[in-house]
Amino acid sequence: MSDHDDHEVREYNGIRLERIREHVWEIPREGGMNVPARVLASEALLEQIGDDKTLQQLRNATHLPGIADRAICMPDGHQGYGFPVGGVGATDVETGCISPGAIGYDINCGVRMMRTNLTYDDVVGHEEELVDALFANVPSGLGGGGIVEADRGTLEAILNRGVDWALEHGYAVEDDLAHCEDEGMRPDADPDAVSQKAKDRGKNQIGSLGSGNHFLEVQRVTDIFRPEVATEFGLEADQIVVLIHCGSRGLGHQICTDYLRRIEQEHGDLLAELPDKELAAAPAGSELAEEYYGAMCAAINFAWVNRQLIMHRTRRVFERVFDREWESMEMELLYDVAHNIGKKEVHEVGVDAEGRPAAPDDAVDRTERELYVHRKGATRAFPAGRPELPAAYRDVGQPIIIPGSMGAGSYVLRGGEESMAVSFGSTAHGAGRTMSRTQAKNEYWGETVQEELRDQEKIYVKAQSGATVAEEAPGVYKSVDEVVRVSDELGIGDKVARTFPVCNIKG
DNA sequence: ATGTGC
Repeated sequence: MSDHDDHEVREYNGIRLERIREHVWEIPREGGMNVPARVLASEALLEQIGDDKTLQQLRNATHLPGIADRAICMPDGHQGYGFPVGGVGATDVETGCISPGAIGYDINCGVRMMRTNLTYDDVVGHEEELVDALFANVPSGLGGGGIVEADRGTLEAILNRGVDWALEHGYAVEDDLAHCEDEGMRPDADPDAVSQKAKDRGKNQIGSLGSGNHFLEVQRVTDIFRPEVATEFGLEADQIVVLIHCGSRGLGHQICTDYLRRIEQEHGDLLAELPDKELAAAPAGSELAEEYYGAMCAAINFAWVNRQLIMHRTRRVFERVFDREWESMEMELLYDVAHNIGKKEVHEVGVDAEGRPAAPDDAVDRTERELYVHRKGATRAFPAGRPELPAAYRDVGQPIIIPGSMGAGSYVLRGGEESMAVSFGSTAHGAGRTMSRTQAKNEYWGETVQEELRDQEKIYVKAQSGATVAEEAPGVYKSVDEVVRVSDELGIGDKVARTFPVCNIKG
């Protein structure tokens, strides 16, 4: 491709980046940085990333104790609370730390895709009926309750066992568990570490989309890029699929709030050393780090049950609208991926003479270490062969689902061979916003957006609030095509298929 | 993202 020497350095808000190779930009280590940072982006995407506080937050993340190799920003990165959305940072579980802000308020926000054997022709003419039925049956918006109301014991079981609870109670089939990241259950969950306030907020939100960028979308497959992988994933052109994007609602949000406050109270010493209070972290090995990890894992399980119940309800809605059993429509889960998560994983990293993570310049060896991998607005992208992958995908690489805006459609990718070396086995998670919600509401009017999508694109959108439609207008997002192109060209997540929206319901 | 707020 084009290599221009005079384009090798960029500077945004006083932060200098050096171009390492195509789509890889490095902030060299200096001052209090423990490691360098890298941005994975095309020139066009880097321009947008340089706009706000993203690079500052990425550089701040390199100050986290025990951070390994480098902090990384994905092509869809933008500023978040303390740490970029689209950021990945891996810290040593013995000598490092865990940072709630580097995981996100919406713990296990994520996406699942369900296949069907319907084609677009089967749905044309039924869009309004379908979108109305979905909207009437899948709870969305800020209030409104969920699909099940949990008593104390039920919530405890959900937090402990995730989708395994849903299986026991008829909301899932065995096959659903086999097609979910971690089989829909994080074993390290500790419900006792979840405050009563968090539990109270979550108990009537199980099976609800929430608001903001969360949605349920019926889509059609428009493009297949790797036919042999698409076949393994059960995808083909013209097929109807369903995408569900939501997280852990008030429960995860409250856990993040609770632990940020406790870190401030109990670990002010570490906090004082960090460049931003929002990056607050609990030292590895502390009681608080263990409690937060246990609570966070419980929220992970909660979010998986949330998406499972919504999928279960969606199957029922399709049964009524198309007057067939869901099994005969082959409404099977393709995969469920988390994109706001912290997880203990083993990776090969640079280490010093004592075997502790060290910057590439100081490392005397590379060895396997157990790390807290913080993925905030980033998706796990493990390639073929990783033992964490379910049997169905172990030989082909994990499916990765990257939702675009409600006017753009989404992508299915496959975990790329380079992801372990480049990004701790991670890739992007979406298109990334280009403007604030407030700005979006000034630029767009919800009803107009809906009419244009229907009349020009045959996309049927139904929402609780017109303001939400304006905030999520297609024009407020970066190009998902460009984000995915970078992932594909870096070899961290390979393009498999593209979809286009048919019906969309949201808060 | 979020019963959108110290």
